[in-house]
Amino acid sequence: MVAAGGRGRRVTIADVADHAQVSTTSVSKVLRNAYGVSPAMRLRVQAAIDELGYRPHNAARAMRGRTFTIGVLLPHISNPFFAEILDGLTEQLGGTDYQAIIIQGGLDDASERRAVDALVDRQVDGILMVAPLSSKSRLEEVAAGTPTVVLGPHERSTVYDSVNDDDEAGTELVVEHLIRLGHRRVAHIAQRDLGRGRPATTLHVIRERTYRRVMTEHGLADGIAVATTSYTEDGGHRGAYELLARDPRPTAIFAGADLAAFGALAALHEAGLAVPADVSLAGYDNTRSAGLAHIALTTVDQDGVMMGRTAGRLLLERIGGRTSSVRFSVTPALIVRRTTAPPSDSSQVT
Amino acid sequence: MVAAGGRGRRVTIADVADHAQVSTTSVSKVLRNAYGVSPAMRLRVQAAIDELGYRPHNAARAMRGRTFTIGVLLPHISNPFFAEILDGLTEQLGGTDYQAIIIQGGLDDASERRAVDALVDRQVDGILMVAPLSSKSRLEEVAAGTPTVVLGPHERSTVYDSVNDDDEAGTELVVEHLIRLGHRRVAHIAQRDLGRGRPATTLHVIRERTYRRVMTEHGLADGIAVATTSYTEDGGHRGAYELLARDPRPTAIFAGADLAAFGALAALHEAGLAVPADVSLAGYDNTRSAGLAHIALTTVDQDGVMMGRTAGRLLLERIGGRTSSVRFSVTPALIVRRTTAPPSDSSQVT
DNA sequence: GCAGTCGTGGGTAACGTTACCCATTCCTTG
DNA sequence: CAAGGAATGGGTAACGTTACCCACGACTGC
Repeated sequence: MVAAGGRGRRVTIADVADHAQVSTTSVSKVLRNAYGVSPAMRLRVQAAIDELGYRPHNAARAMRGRTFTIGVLLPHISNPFFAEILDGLTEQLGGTDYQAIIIQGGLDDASERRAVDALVDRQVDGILMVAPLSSKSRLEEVAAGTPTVVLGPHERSTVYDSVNDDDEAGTELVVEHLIRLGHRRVAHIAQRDLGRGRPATTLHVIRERTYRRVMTEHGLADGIAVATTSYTEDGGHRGAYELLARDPRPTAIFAGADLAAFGALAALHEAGLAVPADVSLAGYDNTRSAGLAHIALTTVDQDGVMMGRTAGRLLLERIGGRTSSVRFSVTPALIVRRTTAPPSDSSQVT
Repeated sequence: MVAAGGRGRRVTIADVADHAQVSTTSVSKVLRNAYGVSPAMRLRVQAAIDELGYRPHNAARAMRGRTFTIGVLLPHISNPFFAEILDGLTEQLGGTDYQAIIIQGGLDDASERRAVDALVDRQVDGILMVAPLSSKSRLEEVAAGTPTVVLGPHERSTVYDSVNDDDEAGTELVVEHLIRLGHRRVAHIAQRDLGRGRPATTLHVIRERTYRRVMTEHGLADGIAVATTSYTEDGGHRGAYELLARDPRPTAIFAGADLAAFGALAALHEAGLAVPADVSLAGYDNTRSAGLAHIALTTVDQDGVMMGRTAGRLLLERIGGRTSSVRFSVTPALIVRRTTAPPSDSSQVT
């Protein structure tokens, strides 16, 4: 096998055809294993391919059809939960000819739009949009042109598939856990809604709404306190400060994401408050860090690997021709660790 | 502006030419702002482009030359330090027509090779390889075909540019800090060398070597203890357990990366040891989490944003035609927080 | 034994863009 | 005033692959 050096002209399908003494059409057929090629032909062409070290030219393929590329839109790569999703996706794509490429969507609508356009321009065969900010109509516009799976938002659409965690169930689990421990003032750190035209379908909106509902259902409407920042370390930090300044101070905080919980943990520490003795804290996502002994965060597990795997499968199915729309939901589980406990007497100033 | 719907034929340069009553050549010239187009022509074509909502077809461009795509190879997206590098790169690329796409290289040589091949197959205009596992000859092979910047390894090459932290200086800072505090048994958590044919140039090898050198220079060769796992939370966790089992037990641990330090922190906590009272702990990278109050990790800052920005600039220069090779090195700084302190008497069993 | 069918291989026109030319007009300069 | 050059616009042949045809031989079934 000849190494495909950088300088020389690249090996094309025509070179392979010459070398194998067949037509380019036949080589192409072997490549896509299309109908109408004998085993002998297949072997012959395969040998020529190996000998010449031929690699298909992606751009040329793209002009005619497939690129064998899956585009993944991520708001930002720093969220460790996304890494799990990606691991699942990669696992599912292994063994196929498809390759995942990642693009960062950023923090606002406009830059997300640019990122998705970049994916579309590059003719990816499928798009996985993770926790997108875009409006439903925008998502459907994208999905009309490219097979699309949306991970996160709870909207059901007829043109794309959805994968999500049952955020309502997860939020119920964690809020009820805190209430059952005896907390009556359970605060919440939410994320500001940056998307446009998305009334109540993003996961952070659902988490906040469910939090309010559960509190109300338990007769604790008075204990509701929400700091709206963002699902980041910094957001959690600011949110906790905001909540601690309230009077009376909450005895428990439910952060909408682990990352925010970490920031809140830092803020509580700075404020000289012990967790869980003074304030209980819970997150959402069960990221790897949450399980570490020195953090031991109570949180909600939502199996990101499984979500990524499923998203990959659905995408391949759609590329394969499925047009019906699928919705897949993961059932979350509460993971109780050491950041939640019954409220102490001192904090129980009712 | 007409939305470029998914189903209909896409708007091509020919449509624009028709609409503006000019030739496709002229449209192409405007697009690439090439020489030989009058201001009037430019305006006229620009108007047609806007009116039709034309977007260049990337694959078609790729067949003739540029793709305006920068490929970024990341071992794994979960490392928060990579996020900083990417932020720097994105910042540098903003305003240009270039788009960064990310691809995960994974944990071994073979899968990294596959990822880079995928980038090359997709005709990216430039490649940024972050902390690659590949051998130098492999890197040069890639660089021969595509403008390349390598971030991490300290190898100097004539065919690609290098960006790195001065890992020797950084390691000296942190190890000497621990020694100055009075520690004599300073252990180290290193990363297993997975690459092939890379004698002593990956950053983890340099950190370990420098650690050994500094210890020896201070007459503390007997205090050297290295656990070779990986720069991950899990690796740090396992590494710390391994080190704590030694007799005599180290009084300080220098983890080669913050992520590993977090894992070590958990292990120390599980073992019932206080930080820094029983054991001091230091990391490397100054990731965002390291600064949070409840962690307050002593670590080495290496300005990932600046590294990413520089890598982007060098890549653009190379794409622009520079052939000389550049090496850029960031000077690290020690950030002392609350995980390091003089050894306590109880642990000072010499 | 003949029409119809199946299996196999190849010819060729796109796909959308750009780089290399050439043609025309107008302006400069000796 | 003629010759040369600058400025501007356009024609056209690639780039590498695939999808749609068609051609040819061999086999089937009546």
